[in-house]
Amino acid sequence: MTIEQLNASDEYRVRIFKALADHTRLQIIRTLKGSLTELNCGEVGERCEASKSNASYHFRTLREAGLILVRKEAQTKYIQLHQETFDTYLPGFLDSL
Amino acid sequence: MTIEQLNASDEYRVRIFKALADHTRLQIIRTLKGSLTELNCGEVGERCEASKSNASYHFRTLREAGLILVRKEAQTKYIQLHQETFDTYLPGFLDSL
DNA sequence: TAAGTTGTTCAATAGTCATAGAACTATTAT
DNA sequence: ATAATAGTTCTATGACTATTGAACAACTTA
Repeated sequence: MTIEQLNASDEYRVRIFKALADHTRLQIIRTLKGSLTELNCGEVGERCEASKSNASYHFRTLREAGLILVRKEAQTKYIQLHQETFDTYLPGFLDSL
Repeated sequence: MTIEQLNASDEYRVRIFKALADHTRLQIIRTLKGSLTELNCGEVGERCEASKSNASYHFRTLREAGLILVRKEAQTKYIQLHQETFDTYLPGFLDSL
């Protein structure tokens, strides 16, 4: 099933809400939202007090829900919020966070 | 912990998102949103194709997340969306559903 | 090339969630 | 009283989730 097909269905909504239904992932989102500079996985994980593998697990969950975007540069991966998904499925949510 | 204290914290957000992260519960919300007349538990459960005990389980989850309100009349319980919670934590969500 | 950095994947584990059916409570109607 | 109706709670079960540490892969630098 493509992302386009998922978008139209409850399954995608469920995936988004599952991704948001976790304290660590909310912290990750809050960290990304609040940072003035671009952050990599390690920096975000550290600020959220998650172990390396645990942080990676949460990044995958967020990425598969379309909530973050990842840019790779050498061995480092930089993360940012996928604003469009929030705008479409959760208008106003980021502001309330 | 009171609802007032929960409101201020991530824990309440997590509870809300967990409550929304299920297909049956999204259907319940959609059913309540779309109905012109007041519906009771049995009617909602039937329209969402959930067994009696399963529907009751989902109603509890939604109620504990503050997403529905229940009014008892004789042996029947009527359910409605708790609009205020949606307005506060999920502005625009019901419209997008 | 060897060592260091950054991040992912695997395997194991403990905890939570969704589901069904049976038993139960509360209320109404005969 | 008895039976019928509307929901809830209990028990068991299978599936999924979050977490950790170890092993791995990719890239950089000494």
